[in-house]
Amino acid sequence: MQLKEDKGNILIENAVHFDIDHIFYSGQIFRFEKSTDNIFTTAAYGRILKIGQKENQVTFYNVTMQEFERQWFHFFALDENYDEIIRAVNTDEIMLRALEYGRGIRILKQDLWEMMISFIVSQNNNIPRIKKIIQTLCENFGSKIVEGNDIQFAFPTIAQLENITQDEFKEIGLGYRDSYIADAVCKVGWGEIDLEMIKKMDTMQARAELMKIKGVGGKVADCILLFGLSRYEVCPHDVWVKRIFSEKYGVEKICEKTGYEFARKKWGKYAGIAQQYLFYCERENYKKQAIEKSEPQIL
DNA sequence: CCCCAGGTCGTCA
DNA sequence: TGACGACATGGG
Repeated sequence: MQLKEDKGNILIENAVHFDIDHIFYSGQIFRFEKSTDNIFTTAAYGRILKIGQKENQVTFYNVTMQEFERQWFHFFALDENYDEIIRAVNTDEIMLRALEYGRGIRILKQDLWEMMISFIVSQNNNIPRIKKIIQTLCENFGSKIVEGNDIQFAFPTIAQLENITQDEFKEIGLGYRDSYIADAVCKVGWGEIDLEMIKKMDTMQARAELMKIKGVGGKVADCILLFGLSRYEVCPHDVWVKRIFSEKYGVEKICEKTGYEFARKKWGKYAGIAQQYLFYCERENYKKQAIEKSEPQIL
């Protein structure tokens, strides 16, 4: 990978396995905007990131090499070998199609606390509304970040959320999930659940620990493990993945147990990454079909 | 009015 | 254990 410093920006000249549209729209990150000039803006590490891509050239705007190497290199999982990963999960025709369709998806390495709250919000909810709720959560309770003409809000820290009452949570549109968020804040804030410990635990132990939080079941825990702890072997089975497994792969009696076994057998330590490509492909194509149905061709 | 959304909880057999 | 309805809210 060739990195270049240019007018205060960092360029990757020959990016492979890297597509910012597919990365951002694959349902793993809820906090970002895309401008009309195709530049994505998000905030992490207390900083605002603006990133753009033209073919194989990726630009990280207004970043020094030092910051890039310390933060964004890690955030975009550039320390992972996607050559090997993609080769390993390319097991069959269905998967091949998903890999081609979602070419360049990478699993971001996002903040554990943010993933916990975000995926509690995600349950029985749709992605546009999840994004909206999390945006409001940041604007109301997070720290303001100002860089030049850009304003963003950081995801609220544990300490910032400890001051918020359950009623205040409800007001931002969380629905019945307000008590779940309150429980997470309480357990993590009081040290009943220790995030630094969880980071060191093996995956099943960490999963059990996460599930002590009210509102965190198997699926939400799996998303936290995959997106917040880079446990690539974990394959969250939501409604879409269940559908793919049962309808396309013919897994019988699909449930948490059968889905897990199938994914582990088929993709092993990269089951979570395989899942992300399948999820994206399935959901995008479903959306397209829905549009075709609702807008019949004008003859 | 219906159904659904990156599900989980409590309850009842 | 396993099935099943309830749960807030907003979009289609």
